[in-house]
Amino acid sequence: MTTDSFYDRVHQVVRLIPSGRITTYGAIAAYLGSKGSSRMVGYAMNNSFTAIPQVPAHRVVNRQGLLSGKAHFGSPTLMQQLLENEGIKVIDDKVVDFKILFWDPATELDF
DNA sequence: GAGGTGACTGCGA
DNA sequence: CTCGCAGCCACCT
Repeated sequence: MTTDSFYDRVHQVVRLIPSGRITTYGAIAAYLGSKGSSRMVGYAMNNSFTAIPQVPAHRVVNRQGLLSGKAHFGSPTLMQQLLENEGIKVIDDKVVDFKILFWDPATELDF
């Protein structure tokens, strides 16, 4: 099953992100219990494309609301396209009203 | 078994 | 204000 991996933990949390919302690596890391392991979240995303079902990684941005992972999509603009498709406005590779669209698993899931 | 990597974050100068 | 450095932890070779 291999679902015991830290990867799948992140994948599942990201999949729980509602459409039109976004979250941060630190929020996911903190939700998993390790706030300092924000890098692990990004590292997990590296497998997100191979994960099934695929993970809406475009809904995950850095602490600044910047599309830090856009470079890992098929195209550097693909991530922005997907976000705009969700109704999220992106300017200069940055999410508008990021703090308003911010979806914190630790708060929304209230765990 | 050990080393290197990484889609981040926070703090210091 | 902008730039740089160190910490963090799991996965991969």
